[in-house]
Amino acid sequence: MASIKDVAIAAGVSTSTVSRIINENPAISAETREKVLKVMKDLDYVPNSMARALSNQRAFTVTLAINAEDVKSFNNPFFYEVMHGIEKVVYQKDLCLIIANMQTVIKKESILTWLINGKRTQGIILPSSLATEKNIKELNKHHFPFVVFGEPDSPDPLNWVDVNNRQGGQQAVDHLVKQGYRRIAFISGSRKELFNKNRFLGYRDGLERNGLTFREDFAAEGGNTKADGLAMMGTLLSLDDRPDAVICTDSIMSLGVLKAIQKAGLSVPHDIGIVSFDNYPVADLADPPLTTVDVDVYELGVQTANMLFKLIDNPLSRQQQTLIATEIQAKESTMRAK
Amino acid sequence: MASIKDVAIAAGVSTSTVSRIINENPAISAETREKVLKVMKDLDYVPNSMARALSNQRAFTVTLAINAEDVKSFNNPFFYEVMHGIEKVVYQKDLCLIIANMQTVIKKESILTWLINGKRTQGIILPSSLATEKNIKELNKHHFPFVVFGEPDSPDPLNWVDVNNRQGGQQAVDHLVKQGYRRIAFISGSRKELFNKNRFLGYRDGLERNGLTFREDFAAEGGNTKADGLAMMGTLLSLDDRPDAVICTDSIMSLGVLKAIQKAGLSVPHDIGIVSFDNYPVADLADPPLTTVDVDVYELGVQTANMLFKLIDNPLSRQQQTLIATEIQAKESTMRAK
DNA sequence: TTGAAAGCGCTAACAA
DNA sequence: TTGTTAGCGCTTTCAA
Repeated sequence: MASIKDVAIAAGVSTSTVSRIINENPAISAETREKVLKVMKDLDYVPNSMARALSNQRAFTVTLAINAEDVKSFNNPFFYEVMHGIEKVVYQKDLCLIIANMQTVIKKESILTWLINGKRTQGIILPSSLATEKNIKELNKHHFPFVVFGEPDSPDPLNWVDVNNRQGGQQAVDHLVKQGYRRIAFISGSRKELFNKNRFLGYRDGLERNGLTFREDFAAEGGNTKADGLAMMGTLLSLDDRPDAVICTDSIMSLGVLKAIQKAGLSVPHDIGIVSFDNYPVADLADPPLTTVDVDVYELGVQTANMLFKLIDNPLSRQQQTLIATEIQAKESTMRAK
Repeated sequence: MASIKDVAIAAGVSTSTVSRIINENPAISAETREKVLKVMKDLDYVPNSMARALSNQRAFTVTLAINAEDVKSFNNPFFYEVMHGIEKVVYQKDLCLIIANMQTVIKKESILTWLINGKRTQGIILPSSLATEKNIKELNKHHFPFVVFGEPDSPDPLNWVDVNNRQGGQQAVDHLVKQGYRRIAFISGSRKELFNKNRFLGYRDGLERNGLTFREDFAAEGGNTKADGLAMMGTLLSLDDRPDAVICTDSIMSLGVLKAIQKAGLSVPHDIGIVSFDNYPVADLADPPLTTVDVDVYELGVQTANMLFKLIDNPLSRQQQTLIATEIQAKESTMRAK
């Protein structure tokens, strides 16, 4: 395995010259560069990342924090799409991406301490579920660069990127109105969760914008299973003046919603329209396929990683937030013959 | 940020003594150890991983290779469960887990070369889809430790861990027979895929073991979408002597199978029983919920990582293969009133 | 435009 | 049981 010294000797130059070429230092004559590059290729030389890291005092890695126990985040297909986006950007910059489970404890220390103090990584990306006061405090204590994906529910201003859930809620209403629905209900998980709250706010924005009146009893909240969706929709259907459309913030719950409607002998989309959030994994598989508010989660990852690198390059830059646009994917569940 | 030198000075010992304590070298008196450990704690000392890596000539990381473009593997919930298992073991050993997309090219080199020659990682875990001749060749060229998860379709003997798909196929038949089904069909993706082939072989084993005769026309092959399942089951239903049960190797296809049966006015599980492979993401959400051949994918990750560490510790050890048992999760789709 | 040499923080062979 | 010292392979300052 060739080292920088071998290259230097073989090329008849000093190691500093080789180093400058590795680092694309412009103060090198074209001919020297050519000569050395050729030797590097001949010797199959690749700089030793450990030595580089030590000398540079940076590990050339960034870390994606996960909470492996948390089914809602880790065991979620979106998560991996985000990871894919992050990974793309990280390797473009010639760094490695480390995955670290925040549950892990190493030698009685939090993995955060271990990574930061051990100089294993230059920056950290956290899902909002991990943007806890404790973690934030620890990161700030070390003035360590980090970015959150998903809007964090934190009193401190943070750097984060999220999809525009509020816009998504509004688009859902707009779409339904355009399809001729007027009595639009809303089913979500707990609105204490920020993304549910934002989707809800967007729903209300949408109603207002379309001259429709918001009704408390049309906005159901809580739950995340198919059974929950079934029950919640059941309640809505039992109203005297039942809704003619429903927006559901969870694709799994949506299946329950759909079932409740069909069980009641009503037809989707004719009697009732459904818009679900989050296309994957099941909206397409439902019968009929569900119209969704879809989201570019890959882009979420890309932008998160970019924000982190900006922060690493310029630690004093201002706090930043980015929202990524959502988009309606119209399918059968709202294709009402007008 | 305290270094080993700071600790040494503060404790009135040499750096080698501190180093020995870090590395739990037994040749240190108890009192010295106590003294130094206390100083380490006081100074908040954590060994610099980059320096350690350089000095030890190992990066203290292992890599999980992914193919981010390959929806079938990367964008698959199982994958992340496997990752979780791997991650657990890796951090127990105080190493980091790197994620590397094999699609990535860095400075015109394959990421494999970049990782290996750059000494960024000590070992690699590959999904079987990435155990290509090219990758294997490159890894072997460097005598680099690697383990595959999922049985690879490779002429070379490799170290791998997989779930016991063949056993799963057999269990599916056993279960159906126990529920009183006799005319058992089999629907899978292409049997050129090893896992489908193994499930198929298990199916045949199961038939034989239960004294049933294998019929070509009961074994459909190819496809992976809901629509494929619908079509393939349609064909089976049109047979004069249609099956009274079906094993489907893909949970998404299973939804199509279910739909075909219901469309034909037949009932599940009364007229026809269904066993699907792979519980997540949809088998539970189907109506009725599907009996599945379920698999401990977390364990798959754990065992894969363990195998890798064995290999790293002992590079000359024999090739090894491990199969993890499968298990029937009985649900409504096979609960036939006998 | 290039080279000599010190240093990044740790480990380990050797000596005591 | 502990200390001295020479690296590990790279970067970078300073001098030429």
